[in-house]
Amino acid sequence: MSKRDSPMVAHLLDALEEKGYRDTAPRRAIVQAIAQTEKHFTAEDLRAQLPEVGRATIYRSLKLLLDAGVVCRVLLEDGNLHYQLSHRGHHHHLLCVECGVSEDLTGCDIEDQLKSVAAAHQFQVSGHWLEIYGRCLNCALPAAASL
Amino acid sequence: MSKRDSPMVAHLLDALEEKGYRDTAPRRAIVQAIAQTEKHFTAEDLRAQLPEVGRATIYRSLKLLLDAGVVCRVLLEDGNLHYQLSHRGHHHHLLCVECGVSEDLTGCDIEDQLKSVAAAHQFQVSGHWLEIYGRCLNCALPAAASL
DNA sequence: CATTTTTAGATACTAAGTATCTTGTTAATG
DNA sequence: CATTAACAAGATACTTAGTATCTAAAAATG
Repeated sequence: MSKRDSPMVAHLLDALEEKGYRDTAPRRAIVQAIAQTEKHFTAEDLRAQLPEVGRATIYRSLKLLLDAGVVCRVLLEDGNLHYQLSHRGHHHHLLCVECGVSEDLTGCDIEDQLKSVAAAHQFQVSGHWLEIYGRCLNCALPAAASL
Repeated sequence: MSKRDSPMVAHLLDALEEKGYRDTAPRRAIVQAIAQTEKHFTAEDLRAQLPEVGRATIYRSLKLLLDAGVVCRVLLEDGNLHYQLSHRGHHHHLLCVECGVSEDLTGCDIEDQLKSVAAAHQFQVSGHWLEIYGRCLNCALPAAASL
């Protein structure tokens, strides 16, 4: 409870502040909960962890954090959208279907390729969404070993 | 009403039959409505068009059509999932944010590239989801002309 | 310290989808 | 062709994710 704010918590609160949003107790609680998970989560997951915070507040805060760019949405293989800490700007995810951990993909040449493919179709690209599903090293190894 | 079944309608019903599902009046109505749209749609869009068909039947039939592979889901830029006629197996969409029409992308080398990118991260790819947003030729032209 | 702005929480509502149950239809089979 | 078993439809209730609205409580500010 009285644990000192982690750098991540401070970073998230700073991002809110930069957008003109106040640092309040419920937001701090939400941000602390988020900072503790590396995996993706849903608004309801947060709610279960923070029964003292109102439902609307959780949804509102998630929207603020999305808006501030410090949280992003991940599309799961089944079509469900979850939330996740966002470390960088635009990026893609290598999402492990086993453990839920995701690795960011940046600086790859996918963007360029999209542009050329789309150009061939005379299509003017304004954005895209890419998720890659599979198994991370940790989850792939035990599966291979047990064969 | 008494319009003869289009080839598309026949194709969709065939796909259901192949999976062992019957050709019934409600399913025929749903399939006819779907065959008439090239754009993506929601279950509620169908419901508005087919007030005589029960809600559950619409959702159930959509699931059957997805299962049969003749309808697919498209992720909109805002995170909403819509449905759409699926012409081929696995493919991606160039989705026009203006008119909603989508063009299929097949036979491109994105898959290969994903594999090599993932391999570099020691990630074992099992699937992916890619949507590309922008303007189709028809919608891009007027915008450019009015500059 | 009064006033304005922001935020919180409660609550109701919408949208998308699932689950369950009863009834109706269809198809298979004796 | 009548019976029965399988399948499908529709109603309804419930779940999940999210939005909208309203009132009250906090903060910031003059």
